[in-house]
Amino acid sequence: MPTIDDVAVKAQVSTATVSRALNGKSSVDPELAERVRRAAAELGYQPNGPARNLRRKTTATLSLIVPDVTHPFYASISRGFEDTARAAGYSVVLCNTDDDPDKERRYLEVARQECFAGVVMCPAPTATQIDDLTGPTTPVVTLDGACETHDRVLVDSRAAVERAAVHLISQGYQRLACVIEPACHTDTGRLAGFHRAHRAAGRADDGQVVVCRADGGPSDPYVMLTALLSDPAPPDALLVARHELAEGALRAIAERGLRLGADIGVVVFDDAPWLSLLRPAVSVVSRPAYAIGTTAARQVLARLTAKSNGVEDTALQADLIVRGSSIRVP
Amino acid sequence: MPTIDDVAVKAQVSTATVSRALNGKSSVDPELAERVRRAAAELGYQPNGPARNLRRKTTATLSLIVPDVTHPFYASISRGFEDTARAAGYSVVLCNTDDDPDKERRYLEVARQECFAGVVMCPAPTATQIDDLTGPTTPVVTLDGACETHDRVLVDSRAAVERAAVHLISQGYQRLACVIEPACHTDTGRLAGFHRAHRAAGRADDGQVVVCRADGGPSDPYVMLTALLSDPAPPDALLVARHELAEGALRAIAERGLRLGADIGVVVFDDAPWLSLLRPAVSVVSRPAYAIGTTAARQVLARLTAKSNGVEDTALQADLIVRGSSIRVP
DNA sequence: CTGTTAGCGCTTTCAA
DNA sequence: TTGAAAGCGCTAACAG
Repeated sequence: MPTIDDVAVKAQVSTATVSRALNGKSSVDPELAERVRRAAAELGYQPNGPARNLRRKTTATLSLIVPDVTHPFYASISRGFEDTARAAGYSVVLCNTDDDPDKERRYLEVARQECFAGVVMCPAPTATQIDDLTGPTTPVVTLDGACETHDRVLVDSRAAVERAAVHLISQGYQRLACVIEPACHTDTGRLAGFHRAHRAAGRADDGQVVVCRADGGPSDPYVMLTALLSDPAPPDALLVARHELAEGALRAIAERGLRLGADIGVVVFDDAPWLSLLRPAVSVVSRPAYAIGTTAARQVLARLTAKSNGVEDTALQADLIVRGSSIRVP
Repeated sequence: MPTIDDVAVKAQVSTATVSRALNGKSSVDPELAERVRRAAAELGYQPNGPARNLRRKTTATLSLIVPDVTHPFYASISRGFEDTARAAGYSVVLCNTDDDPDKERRYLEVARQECFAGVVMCPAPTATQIDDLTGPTTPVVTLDGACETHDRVLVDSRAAVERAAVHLISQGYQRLACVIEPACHTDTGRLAGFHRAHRAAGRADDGQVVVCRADGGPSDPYVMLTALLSDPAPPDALLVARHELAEGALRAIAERGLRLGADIGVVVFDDAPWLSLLRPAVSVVSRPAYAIGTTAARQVLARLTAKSNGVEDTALQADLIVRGSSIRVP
């Protein structure tokens, strides 16, 4: 492995000049620069990352902390994030928390120890003292989080839920149920949209609220939905406002032999290719996952150069995509 | 940020002792060790990663290079990989290549510059000179690759395809088609299993082979499958031996109004929760994606400690899961 | 078992 | 514009 010294000797300049020429920071005599580049190429010189990182006190690495990359929503976010981070010359370290505050803490600790340039995270429901773990220097942006102290990228899912509920009501469905996880603060926002739609329609604000937990525990979504649908007066429309619950809900509906649209109106979070393979196809609230990733990446990167003051939020819109499952055919 | 020197001063020992006590490498007097730990805790000392990495000439980072993490198959692999890497104290850098040899090259270059401890990759179809980019010291394990020069983790999908074809034949389907991407070497193995099943059944070895490209280009799977199904003598069973093609194939079938199982027998790669939501549910060849990830991680990690000689392969089995789509009901 | 010391390879003042 | 030189913080010989 040739070092910068080898290059310096070969190009007959000082190491400082090599560094400058190769990084293009300060101006270097074109002729010298060329000599340096040639020497580097001939030696097959590659800068040593750790040495550079030590000296610069930072790295070209970003940490992306999500609950679980096997969820398509987070997979798309990571993809968007990696694409734009990489385009800017940054590597991304992937971290799956399973919403476990301990794992989250450890990931943040690693980010600090390794001097990562920034971190983007979906905070676990339990609040963590982020700054204690990263230092106030490291930019942190949160995704869909309750965090008041850091930049956020968020989706206006409240508005999207409202539109979905309005749509369901306009289709003539009578008893809507909203399936969420109330411990999660974003879900309370969605619930607000749900209620607002009822009020706007002049309906009693009594839309049923189904509380599910997504951990497969005692209140497994499939089990709870099955129970709900067995009710003497079951809902005739479901707004599944949580992507983790969509599949279990559809499974419960399928196993009871209910026909989407005709027997029960359904809208779920989020879109996926297979949802349009079901017959009828499933209506969705689609959040722009990839764009969330790219936006978050741009936001941390921006903090790296321009230290603006105050917290900055970016809100993205979700789309309501109406397909057969929420069209009421007699 | 306190450094190791601060700790040394506070604990009234040398920096070497601090390093030893905190890393547990060499034995240290228990009393001193305790003093060091306390001093470190009181100061909130965190070791500086880049400095350590520079000194050790390696990092606790692994690179995972896959085509696209938004494919559930690769998402599960990454998850398994991250889980076991993290448990061993390693971070993982995620890299999406889109099977682009250039991106692959760049990722390998970063791995070398940053002194990553190892890399696990799904090599792009085009062969890359891996060692030139990583140095012969860095362990590399390939996934599902043609690579003869490095450790491999692979799935015996040939056997699985054979079983699937046998199953389809035993159900009485007459004209099987195997949908693959022939430029990919693993697919030729699968094709061999397909042909073997025909021979074993005493059938003419003339199973149709459908050639698809997964890039959405002129031979988009959906388009090709639609064409195939419009044939005057179309196949009555499809073995979609490539996960990227499964959704397009099912879409083509659905849009032609064919009934799974009854009109056309179908088995696809790989399993996903939604495949059992379709009616009838879809039969699959299921590869153990998560286990592939964990196995690959263990393999690189093993290379890090014990430099065995020669290339080592680990083969995992795929399961045939029969559901309604390959049951021939009249 | 402990301390002293020499760097790892790079960037960046500081002078020239 | 260039070079000399001082470290970044840590680990690993090497001596004691």
